[in-house]
Order: sequence, then C-alpha cells, then structure tokens
Amino acid sequence: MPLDRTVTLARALGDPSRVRVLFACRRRELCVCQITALLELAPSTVSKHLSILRTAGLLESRQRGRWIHYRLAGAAASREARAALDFLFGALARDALIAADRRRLAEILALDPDRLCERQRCAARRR
Amino acid sequence: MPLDRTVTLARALGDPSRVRVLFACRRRELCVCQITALLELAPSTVSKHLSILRTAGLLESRQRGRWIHYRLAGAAASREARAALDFLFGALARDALIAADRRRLAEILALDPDRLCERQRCAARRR
DNA sequence: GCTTCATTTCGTCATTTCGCAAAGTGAGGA
DNA sequence: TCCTCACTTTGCGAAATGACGAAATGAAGC
Repeated sequence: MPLDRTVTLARALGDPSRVRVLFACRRRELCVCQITALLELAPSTVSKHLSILRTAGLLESRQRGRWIHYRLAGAAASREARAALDFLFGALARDALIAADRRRLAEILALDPDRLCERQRCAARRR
Repeated sequence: MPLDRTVTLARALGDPSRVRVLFACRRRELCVCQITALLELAPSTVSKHLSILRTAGLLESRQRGRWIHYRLAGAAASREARAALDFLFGALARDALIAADRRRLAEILALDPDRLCERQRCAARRR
C-alpha cells in the first residue's frame, strides 16, 4: 500500500467522532440518522465524516429507499484497512466513552427510524 | 487506552514525514541532523515532528553530548503504540518511497555525523 | 566564564480541518 | 408531475496544522 493511502487511513482514524462511528457500525449497519443521533452533530458534519471513512476504505454504504446504511468494510476491504480496524478495536476495547456510546446506541436502535428522523426534523426547525 | 490517546496516536501516523521517520528509526537510532538530512526539511520542522512522535509514545530520545538520538519506543512503549507500529510496518513494507529512503539513509549513515552537521550549517548560512 | 553549536521553542504565515447552515440531489409517494 | 424528505455538497468562520526563520536553551571545549 502506498504511503499516501496509508496516511489517509491514519488520518481517518485521527478524529474521535470518526472512531465512535466505526465502533457503532461494528456489530450492525446503521443509517445516517442513527449515527447523527449518536454523535449529536449536524447532519452535514456527520455526512462529511462518513465520506472520509468511506474514502479511506473503512466503511461501505448501501442505499435502501431514502435511507443510506453504513457498515464496516467487509470482504472488499483492503488488508490494511482490516489491520487498522483491528488495531482500533484492540486499543479501545475497554474505553469508557465507547462503552457509553454502546449503551446509547441500544436506546437509539430501540426507536423506530421514522420517529428518529421526525425528531431530527423538529430539532432542525427549532434553530 | 482512552479515546483521546488513541486519536493522538493515529494523528501522529497521519503525516508522511512522520511515517518516514518511524521507518528510518526502525533498525537503528538516529540523531536529529541525520533525520533532517533525510527529510530535507528545516531543523525546527523536524524537531516538531519528533516531539509529536515522542508525545504519542512512538519514539524515545537519548542525549549523547550535544547530539540527541531518537529511536523507536522499546520496552517502555505501550501495547497500543507497538500495535500501531506493527500496522504501519505491515502496510508499507513494500512502498517505493520508503525503499528510496532506506537507500538514501544508507548514504547518510556512511557520512561522519560531524561533517553532516557542518554541511547543514553551511546550507543554513546560504539562506 | 565564554564561545560554539545541535536542538528546541517561539512567532508568523498559508493551508487544512471541523463545525454549522443553506442549497442541491435524487428516490418514493401523492 | 410535483412534493417530501434523507442525505450530500457547498460556502464560510474558527481553530489546528505544518512550514519557515529567529531567538532561546543547554552541553562541551577552550
């Protein structure tokens, strides 16, 4: 793998929000509105983070109607991307913030996605 | 390892000059003037990169008279730092730029360090 | 003590990054 | 066809980054 691609991969891991996304997508795929609810950031910001992770080869996406689902890069992932994820999951297995995210994600998953999006529309209108 | 330290580690790897330094220090320790000769950057810039790598726990330094030698973090390194280095060395084992650096480093090591520093003084005076 | 000099710190500048809101895109339903 | 709406792209301000030269630091030799 060339140097610049490796650097791109490392930079993708160099932001706490992006690391949290990778952990959130570890077990199941998530749609953008669920990730937005977890991070509590503007949708445009979340979208940018997701595109960085996809460009680095760490995430892949799948369109289902209006929703777009993201998940960890699977068989298509490069050996290096998988190694990077292994490193990340190993380093942060016991991190407190990541554990809190895991609990919060469980709550988010318990909601109907339609309701989640509705909430976010309302929140956006209030600004 | 907490999230912010992991992110610091990833960011340290997210610059081509810093990656090149890590490879250069892989086999032997190097003094700052040798690293400066390899990267062809201003000493102050190199010093900053080295401090970022040391803060991330990837390099350690040792003073020998006027010279300061840097080498990969050894026994004192965290498990995560070692994992990060393993990832890096695995990803870039066959990279062309890294290979070129290896050859150039051999030339630099063949020079007397005193001569190397003298050259850099002259080059600096010319500016 | 004074000088020399390898390295670091500081100040500055250009570029990049990360946040947001607003506008654009495109799939699905009326 | 037109509207709705999930998501992306664009544009912008604030903060961080990476480059440099100049000044500070501190170890060695006189």
